[in-house]
Amino acid sequence: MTLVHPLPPPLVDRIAQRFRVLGEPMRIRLLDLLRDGESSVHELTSSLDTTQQNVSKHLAVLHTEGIVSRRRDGTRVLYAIADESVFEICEQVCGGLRRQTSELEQLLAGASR
Amino acid sequence: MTLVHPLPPPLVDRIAQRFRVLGEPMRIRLLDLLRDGESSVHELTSSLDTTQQNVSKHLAVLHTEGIVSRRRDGTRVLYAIADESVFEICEQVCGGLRRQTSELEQLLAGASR
DNA sequence: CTATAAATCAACTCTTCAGTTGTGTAGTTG
DNA sequence: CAACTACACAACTGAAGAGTTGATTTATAG
Repeated sequence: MTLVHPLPPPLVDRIAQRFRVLGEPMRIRLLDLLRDGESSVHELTSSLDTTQQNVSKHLAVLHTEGIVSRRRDGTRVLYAIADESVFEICEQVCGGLRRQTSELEQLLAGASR
Repeated sequence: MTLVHPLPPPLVDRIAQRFRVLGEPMRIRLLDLLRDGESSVHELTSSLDTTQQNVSKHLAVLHTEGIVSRRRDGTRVLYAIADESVFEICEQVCGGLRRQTSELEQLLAGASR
């Protein structure tokens, strides 16, 4: 626990902003796809049942937040993970979710005994 | 990296939902205040320049998500952190932000050389 | 019982933002 | 040059949700 306390207001806003950027299923899916390495908008679009414009817009949000990098390659634009820590963060979240689920299961098991 | 890949759609939604809940400055402030131990809606409100109804609503969101616990004490309702992992997650986020900031500083230093 | 305090509920406003559609731009190919 | 591909921009629509206001519930105190 090395976080300052209380959190200074600007930091609160920055933290919330990052969470908000990660709080969209489509963006989580994009990041998950980018775990396999850099990819073009076209490629990502074809994996995601949505329009190219939508993917482009979400990638722009992730890029503005500094989570992904972009680079041109001919007519294509390749995006890649710029901040690997997002995956550790996702794992932390999953850990919390797992813990909740197992607690719920234990309660259900106890209730049906 | 123990996350399954690709992430199953329901998990994607759950992860995004948790991020969305954490993506509000007011809720981050509430969690930050609750680091000092359980507290009542009234107490939290008096620290936060907003209405008691607003605090109550945000706490309800956090409670539904399983991040805080609630318990009655007379006329008051005391809330407390139920999932300590949120702080580790916030720290991970802060780590990423720090890294970005320092990279930016290095770029600026190089540019003014 | 009444009065008071603490918290929640309900309805509303206003903002934000995901998704769509149409258009523009950059780079490549013939 | 024209034609084509890949991507981004801009304007719009609809939904979600943060904050407010007023009423209602729950518990204690007199």
